[in-house]
Amino acid sequence: MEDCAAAPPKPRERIVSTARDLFRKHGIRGIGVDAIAELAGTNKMTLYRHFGSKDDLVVACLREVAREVEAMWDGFDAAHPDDPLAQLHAWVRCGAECAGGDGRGCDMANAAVELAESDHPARGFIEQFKSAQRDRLARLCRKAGIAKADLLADALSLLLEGARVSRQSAGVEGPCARFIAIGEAVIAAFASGAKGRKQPRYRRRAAGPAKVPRLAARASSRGGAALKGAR
Amino acid sequence: MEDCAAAPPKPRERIVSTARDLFRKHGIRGIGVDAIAELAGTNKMTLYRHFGSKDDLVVACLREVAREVEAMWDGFDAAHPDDPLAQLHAWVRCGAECAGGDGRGCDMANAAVELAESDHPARGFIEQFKSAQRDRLARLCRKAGIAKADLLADALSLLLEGARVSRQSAGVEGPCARFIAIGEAVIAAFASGAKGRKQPRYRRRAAGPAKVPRLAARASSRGGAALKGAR
DNA sequence: AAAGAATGTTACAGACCGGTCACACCTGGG
DNA sequence: CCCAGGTGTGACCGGTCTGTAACATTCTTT
Repeated sequence: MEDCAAAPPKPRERIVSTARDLFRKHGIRGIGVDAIAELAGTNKMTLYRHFGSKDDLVVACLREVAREVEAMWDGFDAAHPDDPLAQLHAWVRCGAECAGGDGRGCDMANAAVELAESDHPARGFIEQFKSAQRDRLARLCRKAGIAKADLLADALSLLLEGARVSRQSAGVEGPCARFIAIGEAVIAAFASGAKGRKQPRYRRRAAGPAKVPRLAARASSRGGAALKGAR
Repeated sequence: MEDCAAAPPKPRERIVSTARDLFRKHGIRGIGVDAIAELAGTNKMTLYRHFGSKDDLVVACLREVAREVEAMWDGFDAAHPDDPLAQLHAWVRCGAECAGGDGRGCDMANAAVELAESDHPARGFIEQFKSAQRDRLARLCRKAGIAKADLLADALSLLLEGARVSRQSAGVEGPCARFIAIGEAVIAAFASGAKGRKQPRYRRRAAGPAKVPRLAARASSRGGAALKGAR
């Protein structure tokens, strides 16, 4: 009924696929296993034969989300090999899509918010996933030659997480609408303080500690227009 | 039992106070009205006499949250009259406290995430509140003489929202731990592009469009050490 | 003290939830 | 053919949830 042309014969995949969709639409606590099983074209019993509990199903869904995100990272690397800054900008664009999209933000973060009980089996997995995301982003920043790579990675992490939840709390026209402009401006601000790419133009006040990077001026790929073009 | 020395005689206030606490701890869908009434030292019946439904209670709680946040803004204004930049830094510090704290982030955003149904009565109120927050922040940035005030307001909004949800998804040691450093660095990056406060030092390249602000260099109050001290 | 409003108490309705049981069905491989 | 494992079906259990009804009690106000 809901999917013509014969669903793939494996019920397990249909269940997690449907569950991901419904969890996303209605929230984990907002949908029952019965509805999930029915919309997956199967029934509650087989669901419980594959997943011992609803919580197990939840972590199975999150595990698949993590797999997809990992594939997305690999896509960045494949699309811009040996160009970490381009990968960073691709990350920003991808984050903007994620912050827009259906407007339900990040499944991981949503689950963390919804499953407030600190002993929920999903919480550990979420925390570890988010930590890995941050590390991967920091590694990319470091490869891009950015001085304060860890700080930039944290900043971008917060911006993306914020954009995805702000999409839900403040709406599409809220601050999340300017995510790309903001992200690229921040990248440019940090990038201009890196080990001098291209010519350094001039050296004011004979260096000194020179801890404070200048903003923008020119980043390698399209980051230069960050603050100028926005708004 | 739970609160010795005579609770204030009004049950209504006790109910919303208890409800706010329990909603925060367990999530809106994670706690029942019966438990709320009992912990408020009253019973479900009087709860339903004051609030026609659980949803009504939810928006009443959020309304009180909004009142408190409004008072916090007034506090910034009272503590630093006619010093918008200092108010901005106070906002950052306050945001860091909020992102830390009990680790449950923003009640409004949590409610928006949890109440996925788009027709929930709380959603409109949340969106309007978040919009007002953004506007107030933008007004402050504008008063501080920042050029791209709206963009900075959006950036800070995303950072705070992100810090509060990242606290829940990535943990205390995650990116939210560097919220102050990041926020002040971003403020400094935007502030240095403002209408020259103090002496402009020197004028490079005879102005021009001068659309790209320099980072930090010196912001009025303690913003200068933003990127230097971090990490 | 009396009237009236607010509150407490108990029980209940109706719905939904997660999870299980027993049993029938199908399908594919020896 | 038959057997085994995965699947479908419907009923069911115990629990919790929101929300209500009826009645008793306390507090406030006049």
